[in-house]
Parts: sequence; C-alpha cells; structure tokens
Amino acid sequence: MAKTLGLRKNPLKDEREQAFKQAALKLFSTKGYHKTTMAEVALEAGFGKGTLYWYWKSKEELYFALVEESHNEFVDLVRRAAEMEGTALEKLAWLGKETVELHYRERDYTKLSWKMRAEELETFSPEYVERMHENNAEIKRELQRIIEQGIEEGTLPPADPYYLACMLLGLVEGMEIQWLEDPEAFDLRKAMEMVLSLGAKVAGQRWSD
Amino acid sequence: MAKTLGLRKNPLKDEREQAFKQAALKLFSTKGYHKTTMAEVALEAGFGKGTLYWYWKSKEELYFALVEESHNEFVDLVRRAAEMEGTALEKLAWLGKETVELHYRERDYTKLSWKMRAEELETFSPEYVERMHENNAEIKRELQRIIEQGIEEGTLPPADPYYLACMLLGLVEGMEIQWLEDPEAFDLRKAMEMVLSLGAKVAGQRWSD
DNA sequence: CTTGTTAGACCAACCGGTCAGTCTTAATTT
DNA sequence: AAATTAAGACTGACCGGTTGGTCTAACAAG
Repeated sequence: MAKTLGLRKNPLKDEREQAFKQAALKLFSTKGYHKTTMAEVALEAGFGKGTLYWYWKSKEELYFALVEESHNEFVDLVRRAAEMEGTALEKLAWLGKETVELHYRERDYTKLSWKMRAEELETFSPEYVERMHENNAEIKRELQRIIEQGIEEGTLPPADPYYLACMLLGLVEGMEIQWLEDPEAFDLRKAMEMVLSLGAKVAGQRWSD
Repeated sequence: MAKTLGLRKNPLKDEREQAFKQAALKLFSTKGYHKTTMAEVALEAGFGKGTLYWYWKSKEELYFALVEESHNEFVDLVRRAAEMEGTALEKLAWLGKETVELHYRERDYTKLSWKMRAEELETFSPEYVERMHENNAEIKRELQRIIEQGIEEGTLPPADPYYLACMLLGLVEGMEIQWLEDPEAFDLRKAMEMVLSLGAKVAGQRWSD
C-alpha cells in the first residue's frame, strides 16, 4: 500500500505499539501488575503473545514504559509552572488546576502510577526504581523553586522550603488517593478549589513571628 | 472409660502465632504481598509450611490479620481524640503527635498498611475490601466530628466538613508517603510540628467572608 | 530469497494449598 | 508415679494450576 514515509519499514508499527499500550494501560490500571498476564494484554490488543514480546522485551519494561509516560506528563506540568510568569500563588493555582484536569483526563494513568508507587518497589529492577526516584526528586525541586519565590514574596510562611514542597505534594497526592478510592464522594476539582481558596485567604496573613 | 478428654491448650500457641505474625510482617512489609511466599514466612518463623496453614487458612487471611491490626490501632487513636476534652485544635494537635509516634513505633505496620492501600484492592476478596472500606469511613467520620467542632469554635474555616476531613487525612497520608520513601530527607515528626504550628498561626484568622 | 513480522504451542519455574502421617504432651487412669 | 490415650501441633512431599518468556513455523513484502 501507501508507503508514506520512505524510512519507516512498517507503517503499522506505531499504531500497533499504541494498541498494546492502550490494552496494557487498561488492564494494569484495573487489575494491577501481578494479576495482569501478558497473554491477556496481547489478547486485549488483538494480537498474539509472541508479537507483544516483539515490541517489549519483558513485562516489566512494558509496565514502566506506561508509568514513565504518565510521570513525564506531570513533571512537564510542574516545570512549566515553575517557568511561567507571575507570582508564586498564581503559579500554584495554575498548577493545581492543570494537575486536576490532567488527572481527570487520564484517570487510568493516574491509577496506574499510583498503584506502582505503593507496589513492591523493592522488587522491581533497581534501574527502574532509580529512574522513578529521580523523577520524583525533579518534581520536588521545581516545586521548591516556586515555594521559595512565595516565601520571598511574603505570601508563603518562612519555613523550610523543601519540607513545604513535600507537604504540598503530599497534600495533593493524599487527595488523589481519596478521589481514586471514591470519586463520587470526593470530587477532586472541588477539593482543589477549596485548597486554593483557603490558601489565598491565608496568604494575606502576617507570617513573621 | 474412653471418656473424651477435656480441652487442651498449648501454652506456646500464642507465642507461635506471634512468631508467624512477626515473620509475615517483616516479609510483607519489605517484599510486598505477591512476592512473599508462604514457604518463606514459615521458614522465617522457623516452622514448616503446613504449620503456618494450621494457624491461618489462607495467605489472604494472614495478610489481612496484620493489616487490620494496624488499622485498628489508628482508628482507636482517632476515636480517642474525638472523645477527649478540649478544643478542636487541641484534639488535632494531640492526634497529630500520637499518630506520628505510632508510625515511628510501628514503621513496618505503616509500610504494610500503605502497600495494601494501593495494592490491587480489586483483586482481594470483597469481604476484606469491604472491611477496609468501613474502617476508613469510620476514621473520616470521627475526624469530621472534630472538624465540625472546630468550625463552630471559629478556629477552622466554615467549609464542607467532610471535604476538610478528607483533605486533612490526605495531607497526613501524603506526608507518610514522603517519609516512608525517604525517611532521612523527610522527618515526619518535624513535618507534623510544622503543620501544627502553621495551623495554630492560621487559626486566629477571621474566616467569615 | 531475504528480511521483517506475527502467532501460539510449548516449557520450566513457581506457588498456594493439601494431606497422610509423625511427634509431643496434657489429661486421665491405674 | 507410671502408663495410657488422643488432642492437637507439626512436617514436607506433592499436586494442580498459572504465567513469563522462548522458539519456530508461517506468512508478507520487496
């Protein structure tokens, strides 16, 4: 047929890869890593198991390809927030809203990423664990930058910025848990709005002792 | 003759059960549920696999016995906070400190409980999942009571108390994650103190619009 | 033919749980 | 105190099922 781009050998390759990823995401995010078999993923994608192994060399690799994709999206968001124009509070408000939208848009990814977090990290290959760790550190670093700005501006309390970053991240992650566990009872959008409005109210505070 | 003998009790039984639990806690909390085998648990405790099955009828049952033990301890704490004398802020401060101490004292339990939370809940028997859910709901209920009191007293913002409870719980859980992942970099005690002191500072705020 | 791609049978390892049988010892009898 | 009895604690080989990963035959395209 049409051999669109000269260089590409199999124009279907990307498409296939996408199909596998989608199938894997669906299964991993609902059934978890251990209870999902490679045969299932292949079947869900509509191919044979051997084909799946032609694209990824192991179950672990397939899994982390997905996890990393999801993480990168969030890292990107935080980075953009840190680099945009505006006050720290504006940056955080923007980041908060975008984060929520990201999660709503890609709920399966959020679920997956979340599962892997508590999954037995100790048992995955050190190489992958290392990458996850670095990823996480980067997020905290960017967050810290924003917070330092906020402290200078006087809208955030003059406390250890690293700890504030961890706490902020913790708050959001904690809310994500609540949301994932019971999306009906806990609306993440509403929660984020509450946090931001409380934050804004409190920002006028005289922080100095 | 040939009378049935009276009930006999092995004085070592409790002790043995403890040994199994301890071994299981150690392995589950470091390697996770799936990667821990019953044979390992038995070996670690110094007994044969069959004996382990004498005490628990399945791997799942053993696991949830531990998880529940840990959860109950926390539920108990929250309940006591809700029922003690004092202002909402005093209750929360007490609860926060006790919670941190509990986690330091029983780090393995915390880790286990945390793992199970994100582990593929969907794959455990509904019976167990149901119990975990109820447990969690109870915690939120008690927390909500304290928060309602705080709103009345004017020290907490007049917002949806259920959401505030979820957010508070989320904050603490999120911090626990940070701590579990890197206890060196993130000292849970220090973090909790920061939260409480910030909370106290902000409590004077005029919340009304 | 050569090269890239796909399918699915097949394999070896693993693991939860069982079971037939052994050992220990409290309770009872002599 | 000694002997007897059986509850109950314990064992580990074994079974059945599962699953990650491999291998090869086939097929398609150039």
